[in-house]
This record gives sequence, structure tokens and C-alpha cells, in this order.
Amino acid sequence: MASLQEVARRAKVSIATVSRVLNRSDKVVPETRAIVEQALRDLGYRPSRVARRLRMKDGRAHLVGLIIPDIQNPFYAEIARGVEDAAYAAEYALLLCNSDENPDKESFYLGVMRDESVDGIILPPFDEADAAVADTIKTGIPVVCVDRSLARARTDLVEVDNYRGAHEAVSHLIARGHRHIGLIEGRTQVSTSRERRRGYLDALAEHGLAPKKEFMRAGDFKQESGRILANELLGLRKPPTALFVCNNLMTVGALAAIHQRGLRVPQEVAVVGFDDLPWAEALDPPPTVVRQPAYNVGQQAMELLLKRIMEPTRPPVTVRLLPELVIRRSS
Amino acid sequence: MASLQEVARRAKVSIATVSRVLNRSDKVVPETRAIVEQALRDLGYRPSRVARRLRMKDGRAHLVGLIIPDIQNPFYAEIARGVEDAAYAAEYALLLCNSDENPDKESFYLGVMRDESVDGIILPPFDEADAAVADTIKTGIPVVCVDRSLARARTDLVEVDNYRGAHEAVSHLIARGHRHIGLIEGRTQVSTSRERRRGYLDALAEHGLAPKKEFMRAGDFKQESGRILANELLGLRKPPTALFVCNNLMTVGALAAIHQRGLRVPQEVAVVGFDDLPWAEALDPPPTVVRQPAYNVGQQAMELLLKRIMEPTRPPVTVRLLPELVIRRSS
DNA sequence: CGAAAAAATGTAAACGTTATCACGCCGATT
DNA sequence: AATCGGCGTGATAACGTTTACATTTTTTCG
Repeated sequence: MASLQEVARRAKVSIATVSRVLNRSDKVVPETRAIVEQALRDLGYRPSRVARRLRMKDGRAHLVGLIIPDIQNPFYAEIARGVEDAAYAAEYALLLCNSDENPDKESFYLGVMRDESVDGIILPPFDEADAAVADTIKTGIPVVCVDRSLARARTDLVEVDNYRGAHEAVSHLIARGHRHIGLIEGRTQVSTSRERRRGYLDALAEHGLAPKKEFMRAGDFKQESGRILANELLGLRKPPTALFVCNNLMTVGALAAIHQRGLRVPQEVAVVGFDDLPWAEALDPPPTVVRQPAYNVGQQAMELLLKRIMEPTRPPVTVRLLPELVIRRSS
Repeated sequence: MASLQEVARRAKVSIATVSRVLNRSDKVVPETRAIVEQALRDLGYRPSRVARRLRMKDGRAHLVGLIIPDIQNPFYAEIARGVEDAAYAAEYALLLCNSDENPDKESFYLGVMRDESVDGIILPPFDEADAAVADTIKTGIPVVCVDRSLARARTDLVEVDNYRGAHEAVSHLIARGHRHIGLIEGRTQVSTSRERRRGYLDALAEHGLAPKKEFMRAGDFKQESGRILANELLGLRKPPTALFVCNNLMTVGALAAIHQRGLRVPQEVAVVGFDDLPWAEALDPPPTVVRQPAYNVGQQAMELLLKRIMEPTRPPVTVRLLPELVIRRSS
């Protein structure tokens, strides 16, 4: 509440001097410095981030934005934690928003972030052609993409090797003797979905298995669609003996569908999911999954963003992290 | 990026006029209004929230802070969603931070929020005596407490009837025939913990059961402590036949401990947890829990905060929501 | 000792808004 | 005809910082 003005008055110096002792920039003679510091303490002065941000050019707001589809999805919650911890370590605050995979919300929040003059933004773009994000990048705000990539713009990117994860998962099922493997994928506009599908197809092909159209279903990443699609697949005349489900929520939905049909896992139908689940060990059965290093994704994204803020012209880099197949009892 | 200045120049009017057409306050003659609006569009003008916030007195930043212990805890994630949705509906942005139940982090973020001149703050206080929160309230920033209450300060509060929830849970176990019921509670400085313990004790007393010290253990709300304490209880010479576990993470930990010991649920040991779990249905077994209306807590907190922002002198209110006993297969 | 150089401090502009006040113009009132 | 109100607008002072520049004080040294 106390402003520079008041501190200056109390210390009987000019506001410039106070500002100087605060920013330890120019030299201030020890005596005055002491006086000013005393006044600072007496008044419990705290600089206004708002005024500071208005005055200064880019990159020193110590505020970054994070837009994620849904904080209730543990995958994104884990990313968020990674970002947050790295931000806190660098004394940055975080403006966190849920886009709900809704372009309008994403747009709204991108606008807010521009208008708040954040130092940078971290997000998984809605899809490869995300126009709102492209526009934001044009304004010059540093953007780091996580999880999903953007087709046109060249930004820093932290992604996971989705192809490899899917390939390993499906190879694992094949190694377990499965020949009829169903695929439940997410929205196909999203780059990760397509990579996972490629991994699935290639793994099949490498083992001389022909993909079947009717075994491949696309959902929307949500639990309910996992349930519905698993039901469809298991309701076929010749159903698959194994399911590869392309994200965490849909995996839970698929398991629910399987339970509902009274099928035993993995004896009657095996399941491998993408994304680990926080309480996987307590699930029935604990599912085999492709675990993404989500915390690292967030952490590295924040570190990349900090680097870019410091050095805006640095050429964009892509960090590709490796997923890990965690074999539990559903396969 | 375009400022009022530039718009004014292009429309050949003063910045005051531009500001007027933006804030539709004073009258502007239709002709000039049209010209200005055209200029606004041409330049793609967006007002700077930062400048606006600096200039205006309290309550119009359209920015509120939310501090929660851990976004990875589904209970808080659900609260956060409730807050976020209500905020978005009112076109407020959210500054979200994790305190990790760490007073220093909480303090840091409270500071950030002061310095950002947020319109208000929503949080579960660290404990009843939370000094950092008390100080923040003194500065005049509207604060709404959720989940936990504050001893001294009189703030708006959205809480859940913890006593009742615990009472119902334990009564349910007693009705199922249990006479030896263990309690795994959280940090006892937190008001909710004590209320839940009261509910436990009263339910026992009402059925003529004497509480046993050795059946009551206090943890720190985290999964690991649930595991450890459940192990302690089940390792007693005469172990309890049922466990009442006072939050979600500790419930998962307790279930893990039980599995590890090879005990069958609910035949050998029954469990009732506090807080619902998002994938309860997929857990083994699906646990009986006291479900808190976390989404509503968040939503109502945000609405209360908005009211207070509009009317700062309104007397504080307490909203008490009812939990619901969801009986599944662990009891 | 005095002038120049160096160091410390002060002044004021700028950041992008909102809001108060003053100004000019026009029709209406005495 | 002089005055008054009202209305639309423009100038300008905040808000709380940082910083370029101006000014004052101190130090250096011939």
C-alpha cells in the first residue's frame, strides 16, 4: 500500500533513490541506503507489480500464463505442477486457465494474457492449426507448446515421443500373443493422436498384422467416449482380444465398460492405456500403461520459456521426452 | 499493442473520447462514436488490463487469486474447477497457486496477489491461526475461505458440514456391526480435522462405544501417511475391524496397505473414506466415501467473492454445504 | 586552492488507462 | 442582447514504477 512516494518522503530522499536501493542498480552511498532501507521496513513497502509491469518493457513481469484443457485431468495437473514448481523456483507467478478444449475459452484466456502483459505462455495448442495461438505468437509474446505441436509456427516445444510409446504398447500386446487389437484414439486433429495411431499401425505391420477399420475408433479424450467405444468394439461379432486406449480418461471408461460386460482382464480382454493414472495401483486391475513424464514436460517447458524470455531471438528448440511402458496386470 | 493514444490519433479525437466510447459512459455523438469505433477495429485495439488496474481503485481488475494446497489432489482440483467456471462466467481471470501446505509458499503467493492488486482471494487457510492470511485481510483485500475456517478474522466462508459427514460415516460402520473402528485423521491444527474427529467420537458415544486412544492416528493428509498409519492400526494385537480415513489421498494409502497385508475388504476390514475419488468405480473395491460437494464449494466461494467485491461492507456470511455418504463396496 | 572529473542524488518523462475539470458551442431564457 | 444551461469534447492529473538526464556534492590532483 505504501508507495515509493511515501517511502521517499519518510527517508527525505527522492523516489529515484529509493528505486535505486530497491533495484540495487546504481550506487547509493551506504548512509542513505541505510536510511532508505529503514523507511522501507517501517512502512512495510512492497513494490506494485502492476506499476512495474506498465513501465517496463517486455520480459520482467515475473508472470507467465498456462492454459490447459482441464485441470481435473491428472495428466495436465501433473504438467501444471511441473510448470508451477519451476516457476516458483524462479519467482514467477502463474496465471492458470482451463480451456476445456473449447477454442472460445482458449481465445478469451489468450486475450487476457496479452492484456495482462505476461512474459510468456505455455499451452498445448487446441489443434495443429490453432489460429488464436498463431495470432498470439505474432504479437511477439514468447509461447512454448507442450504435448501437442503447431503446424505453421516455429515455437519452442516440449513433447513426448508418442509414436514410440504407442509402438511399444502395441508390440507388447502382440508379444503377449494378441492378434486382434482394437484402437481407441482421441480427436484426430490433434497431432499426438495421429502419432499414436501411426505407432499402432506400424507395430501391427511389422508383425504382419493387417489393420482393420472396424477395430479403430476415434473419441474425444473423455471418459464417456472410452466407455462407449469400448462397448462398440466388444460388441462386434468378432471382437478384439486386446484394446489400446489412447489416453487416461478413456482408459478408465474402457475398463468400466469391460467390467460392466463382466469380462475378465486380462484373460478375456487385455488393455493398455496411454498416460499413467495416479492411483493405478489401486485400480482393478492395475492397468498397463504408457507413462508420460508429464511433470518433466511442465518443468522443461517453463525452463525453455525462461530462456526465451531472457533471449527472445534464440532459435526455437524441440525437446522430445521418452515415455515408458509400465507393465501391470491388465495385459 | 495499439494504445488509446494511437487510436485517438487515427480517429482525430482526444484519448478521452476514445476512452468514453469504450466505457460507454458519457455521451458521445453517434458520428464521432462511429469514427472511433472504426479506428478501434482498424487497429485491433485491446485495452491494457495493467494500465487499467493501476489507474482504477479497487475491485475492477477482473482478476482473483486462488491458493490451494495441491492441484493434484482431486478435491482441490474440483474446487478449482468450480471457482474457475464461476470466474469465467463473470469474465474474471484466475491467478492460481499451489501452497503445498507450506506457509512460506502461501506467504509468497499472498504477497504476489497483493502486489498484483487482485480483486480478491479464495483459499483454504493453512490453519486456524494463519497469520499470513490475517495480514492480507488487514490490507483490505476481500478474502473468502473455503473448506477450512479462520479463528480470528471474520470472512466469508464456504464450508462442508464435516461433523455430520464423519458422524454419518461412522454410524454407517456401526450399523454394519463394527465395534472397533480406527480413525486416521489429518493435521489436527486444521479445523476440518477436528470436526471430523468430533463426528467420529460422538457417533461412537451415541452407540455406547468407548473411544480408544490407540485406534486414533493423525497424519498429514498425504497418501504415504495413510499407508503408514493403516499399517500401524492393522498391526495392533487387537486391530480395528473398520477404518474411517479422513481424506482421499490417505484413503488410497490405507487401501494400499490393506492390499499389501492381503486382507479382504470389506470382510476382514471395512473402510470408509472422506472425499470422493474421481475413479472410485474403477478402484478395488470401490470405496464407500463421504462425498464433499467440492465443485459447489468453489462455485459458491467465487460467487460470494463477487458479491463482496461489489459490496465490500456486507457482513460476512458462512455457507455450509452438506456432504453425502456414498455407499459402495468397501463397507 | 581551484578546476575538472567522478560520484551521488534529484527531476521529470514515460508506460496506458480513467476521471475531473475546463472549454467552446448552441439554443433557450430573461 | 446578454446570460444561462446543457452537451460534446479536449487537456490534464493521477496511479506507482523505472530510467535518461540534469544537477548537486564529493573527490582528485595539478
